[in-house]
Amino acid sequence: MARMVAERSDAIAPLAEVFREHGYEGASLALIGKATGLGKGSLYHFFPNGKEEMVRAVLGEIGQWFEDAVYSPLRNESDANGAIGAMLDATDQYFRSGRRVCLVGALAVANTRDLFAQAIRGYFVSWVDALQSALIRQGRDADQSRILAEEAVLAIQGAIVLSRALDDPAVFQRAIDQLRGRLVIENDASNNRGTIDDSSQNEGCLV
Amino acid sequence: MARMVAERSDAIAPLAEVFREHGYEGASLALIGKATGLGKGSLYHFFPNGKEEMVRAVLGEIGQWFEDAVYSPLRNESDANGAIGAMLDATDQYFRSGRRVCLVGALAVANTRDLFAQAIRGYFVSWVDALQSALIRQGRDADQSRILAEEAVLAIQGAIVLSRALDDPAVFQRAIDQLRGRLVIENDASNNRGTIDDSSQNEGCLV
DNA sequence: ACGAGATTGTACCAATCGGTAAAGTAATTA
DNA sequence: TAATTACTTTACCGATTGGTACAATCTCGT
Repeated sequence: MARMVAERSDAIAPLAEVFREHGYEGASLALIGKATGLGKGSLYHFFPNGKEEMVRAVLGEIGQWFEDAVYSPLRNESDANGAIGAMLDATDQYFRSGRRVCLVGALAVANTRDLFAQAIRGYFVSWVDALQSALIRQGRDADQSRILAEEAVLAIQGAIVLSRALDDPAVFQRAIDQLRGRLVIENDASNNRGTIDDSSQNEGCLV
Repeated sequence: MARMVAERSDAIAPLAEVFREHGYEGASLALIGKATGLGKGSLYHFFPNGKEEMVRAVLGEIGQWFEDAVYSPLRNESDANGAIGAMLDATDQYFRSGRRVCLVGALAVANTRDLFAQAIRGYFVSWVDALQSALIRQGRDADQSRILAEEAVLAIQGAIVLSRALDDPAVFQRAIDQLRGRLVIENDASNNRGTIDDSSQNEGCLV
């Protein structure tokens, strides 16, 4: 029998996947055990508060990844235009062109929203705020930037829903392309793809 | 004790509500019984195939309502501009400015998608097709109309997600306003609100 | 008023749910 | 090496799950 010792952090990525695919209530401890390779004992050793604590851990990890890979560049990068392009690239990769569901969005729509309201709100507020900051640094009006940032974040969520409903990743990619046209300011010398973070060419974030 | 005889059609609206609020798996027979006021016996008398048949009945009713109230005017109304404005009004009312979840979208995101794939696909394909038809009749290019229709339907779904995530109906209403600006062609003599179907001023569709 | 069919309440089922308890095994530290 | 901690296995719990069976009740055409 393969008996190995695991640590908490190894469980986060499989947990994220199983919650994305089955939702909070749909992800039973049996499914969670299968996805993580951990028995109930180990699961409750790492997450004494059960499923709720597992989701909170996953949300924390997701928030951290977006903070580092998306929000922070949008807020701090000197090349705001490039940061926005990089955001769109990262979004397309992270959500696998709509094949991967947004856990935060899914939780917001389900009746579990109230349980994780703070984390859900924080995720989207940070995204809109960071994008608005970059749009303003592009030279746009503050109010217009707010509206545009909200529209963009909302369009990404809608693109996930519609591309899954139609089972067609092209829907998601068209939505990203449209956003690129509306958010990125044309520049003859650039192809409008992210030039900042080429290290994000890896196969995609696990969490 | 109040003992009354019900009929199948009376159960559809409460069923729609309970599935919207709890999802397919989250809506237990206990919750369904409470919402409809029907016992298991009655429920399985009207819907012999259980929850799956209940959801199919609800999806059928929803599809019919949208066909009559939204798609058909978009496709057939001579005043395409007015029909689009009416669509936005109906959308805001139907989804209660984002306070009400879209059951079809929620099913598309959950792992129940495959079970209802055909109905889900039909709902969104009809919507995009009908809206494209109206946009073309406004005098727009066919390809551009396709893209724009897709963007609009997708934005509505995203607006539901984001306004629920932020618990702020104003997000949904701003999204509808933005769509009005992009879809409705300005006309000095009109305020760009739907002028066709003023009978839809009722408190909102039940299903 | 009566019979037929439609509707309902109740008891019941195996399976699964989230979660607990505790004894056992591995890794770490002293 | 001994003791301590970290992790895992297994068995178990009451509650709830979706679904079935069936007898009792109601509605309605005659």
